[in-house]
Amino acid sequence: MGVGPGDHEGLEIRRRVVGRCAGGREVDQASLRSARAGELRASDAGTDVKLAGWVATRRDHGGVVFIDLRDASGRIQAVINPEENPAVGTVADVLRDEYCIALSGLVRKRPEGTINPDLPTGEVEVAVTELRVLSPSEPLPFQIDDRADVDEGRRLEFRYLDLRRPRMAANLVARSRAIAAMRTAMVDQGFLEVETPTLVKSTPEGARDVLVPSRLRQGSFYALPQSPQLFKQLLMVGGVERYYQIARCYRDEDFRADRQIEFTQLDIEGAFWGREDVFAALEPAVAAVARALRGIEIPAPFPRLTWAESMARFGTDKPDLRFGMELVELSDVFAGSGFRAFADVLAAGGLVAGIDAGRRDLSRSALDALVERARDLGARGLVWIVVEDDGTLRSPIAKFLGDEEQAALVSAMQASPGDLLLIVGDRPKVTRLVLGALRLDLGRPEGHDELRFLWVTDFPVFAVGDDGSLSPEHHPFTAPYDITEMRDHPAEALSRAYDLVLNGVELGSGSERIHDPRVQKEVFDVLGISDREAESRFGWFMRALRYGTPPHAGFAVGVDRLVMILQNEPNIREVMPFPKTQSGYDPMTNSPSAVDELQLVELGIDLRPDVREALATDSPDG
RNA sequence: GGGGGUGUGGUGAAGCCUGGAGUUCACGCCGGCCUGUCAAGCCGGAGGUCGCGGGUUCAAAUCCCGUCAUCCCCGCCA
Repeated sequence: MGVGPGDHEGLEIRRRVVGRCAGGREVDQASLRSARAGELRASDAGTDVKLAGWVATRRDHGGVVFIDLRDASGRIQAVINPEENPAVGTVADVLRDEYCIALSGLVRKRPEGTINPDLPTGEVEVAVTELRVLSPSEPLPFQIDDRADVDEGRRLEFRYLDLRRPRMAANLVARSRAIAAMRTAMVDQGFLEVETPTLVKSTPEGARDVLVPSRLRQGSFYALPQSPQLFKQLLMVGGVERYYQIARCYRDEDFRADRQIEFTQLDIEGAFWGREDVFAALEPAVAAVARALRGIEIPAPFPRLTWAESMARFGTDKPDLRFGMELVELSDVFAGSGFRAFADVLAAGGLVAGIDAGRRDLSRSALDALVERARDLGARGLVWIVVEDDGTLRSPIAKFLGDEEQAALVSAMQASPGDLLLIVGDRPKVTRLVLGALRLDLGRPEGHDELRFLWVTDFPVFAVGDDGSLSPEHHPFTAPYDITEMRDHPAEALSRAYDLVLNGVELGSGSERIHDPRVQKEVFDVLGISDREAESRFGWFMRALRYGTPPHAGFAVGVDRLVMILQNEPNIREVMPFPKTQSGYDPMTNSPSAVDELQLVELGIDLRPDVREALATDSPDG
């Protein structure tokens, strides 16, 4: 079978035959429709139209049948009168939900008193003169409806039906508009869209790589890119100057509401750039998406916070600015406290801080639950204090606090009568983490009606592990502010890295990059990566830096997360056409799945005996 | 890796705490009636190994243990 004009003709003939079988007469695919269902208005009354779509609902009154026809544009009521047109009535009898149908008819204004104000097309209806089933539907596994809260596994198994639901259809449209807005914004600024490979070298630095075995080089593996990071930097070396890409990225880590194994980023990079150039390029793109999806103007420039300030005031590097309840440092208040736990913490270099949760009127068990939550988050404990209406403090530790100390506390927290104060004393990292989480538990608004973007700047170069080990806070190609400082005080050194945060969600991150191979080597040194290891993993990249690399900077924005928030969805899967479950499973295709022995042989792969055995006995229930 | 929630006809829920006949509600499905509905209405009907396995008990959807799936959180995610 060759490819040529003959094959196209064959395809056409098959299509026509299928059409003839389905409708009992030849179906001319090109002229199935002369109008779109959701666009008909009173001004169209009197015109003959051809429509095609799906049966959304069928209301059979015996003497008159109503069919709500849905296509991608919306829905319209079609009216069938079996007495006037028995042939059409016969077809209408067999129609069921989600049959794919085509019809012809006359658009007319609805009779007095039957207008449906809830429908954009509610002033008109189509009097059907011809009706044809293009494709029947079996009874559905769930109803095509936004009202029912269908089990998500079921939705994913029949995702193609799920996508017919108005909410999902709207999310697909929103996603498409978001990406279109981004492309337009980038093109308008003179960016070049460049594709980078999806089969790349494995450089397991942060997340686990998704690996792809090579057939031609058995025993070797590609990785799917965690991001186009190094390739886009090479594009800067390559003189592209302004790069962008809607890039698919892969990270093999555990799933969360806002994390999938594969996801999409708006990836950008610019030569001769610093931070301000990045922000200036990105703000219009993000604002364009908000305009496209919400019809609102986001004030630019976005506000900024340094990482240190964000941690101190909100206990996190991705603060939700939509509400207050900021952390208050109480070290001065409790420096010589009668409450030994706090005094000891402070003496050991710890941090005591609190939040004012406002009037809560919580029961004792609810307060205990907060203490339990704090412990789950890693705190040794949590002190709650209720400011009574008479100004006295009710708390398990009230008796350890002197009058002066109590007054200083109320003053420092700016507490009002009735307020619930939550206080943690621990290592600074733990205190902030716990209070930051409690702040969200107690104050975070439902949904995302309000949008508060911000840049968080000046991240540390390295994150210090509990064992004192260093790892890159951003990634190892991020430029530090000061190389000497980085070498001498790596735990404190700041980098030219920044995050974009929206309503407490990290939308993306970027940085000014290292363009000097000597600096890059210094970073690897501090990280304890030997010359030999650096050469084998990143030698190809460091070599490129030696050929006149321009200073450059860039950023990547998580498209799924941005659309999720703008669409007010609780998780990323609602804005992905075909997502996977938390265990990386696709219930529709039953993927991942075992492969033929022959495929493995060709790849030079043999499964471990225990894995083989587990596969053989694997027969999951439910 | 750890903690928590959920699993009941095709769908969504109630029943579980406090064991006593697969019981109930809504939607869907099948059949019938019906000329203005729009989540149509009315009448009738079918449909379930209560995720799976084990235990306790005279008796388990219900209590206990294990396991699987799924969702949320912690860890993890440069």
